[in-house]
Amino acid sequence: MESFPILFPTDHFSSSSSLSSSSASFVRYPNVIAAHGFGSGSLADAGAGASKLSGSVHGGGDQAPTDGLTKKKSAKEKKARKPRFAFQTRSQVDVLDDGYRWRKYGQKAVKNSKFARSYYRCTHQGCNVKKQVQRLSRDEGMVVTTYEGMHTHPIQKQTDNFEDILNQMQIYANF
DNA sequence: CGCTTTTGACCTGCGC
DNA sequence: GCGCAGGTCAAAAGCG
Repeated sequence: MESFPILFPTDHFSSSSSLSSSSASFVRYPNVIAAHGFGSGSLADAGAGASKLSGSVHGGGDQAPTDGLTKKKSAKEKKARKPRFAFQTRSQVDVLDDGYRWRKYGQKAVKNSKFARSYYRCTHQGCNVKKQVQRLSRDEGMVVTTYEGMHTHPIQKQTDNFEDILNQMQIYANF
């Protein structure tokens, strides 16, 4: 709760349509086309083709030992609704280097898109920030990055100016 | 040698 | 109650 990597006031929530033609709230950053900030958790829809988004935050890592596997993990994640932020950027690369260290832990094909969504996780110990990157099907040049959680450690890498952008975002997120 | 990526399997939640 | 979609983990391979 000390350092907010990214946060910005929700401009206007648009449904999963006409996202690419929305007016950019951040004129300072031509790269950022649109951004959606939702901290309540109940808000669904990440913006991209997926019109349905399960808001449940289940641990997931609990494999049911049906055949005698002694892998029990009764860790029922408390319903701590983590803040999530999704913003669209125009980039040729899926992964935007924001200065943090990410490790890809999964990849799933999106039904509405012929591209796959990549799931990344912050490798920092104790930092359970997750990030998912999805590419719009209609605009392959558009990348939707959704952040979940907030970093509790400083940036490990100094990027050209992305750090500055993030820093600015923190200022905007001061609420 | 260590870390990251990759792919398949599996679980959970929701809809019908 | 079953099926679908989404999300996560685990093991192995590749690369620096």
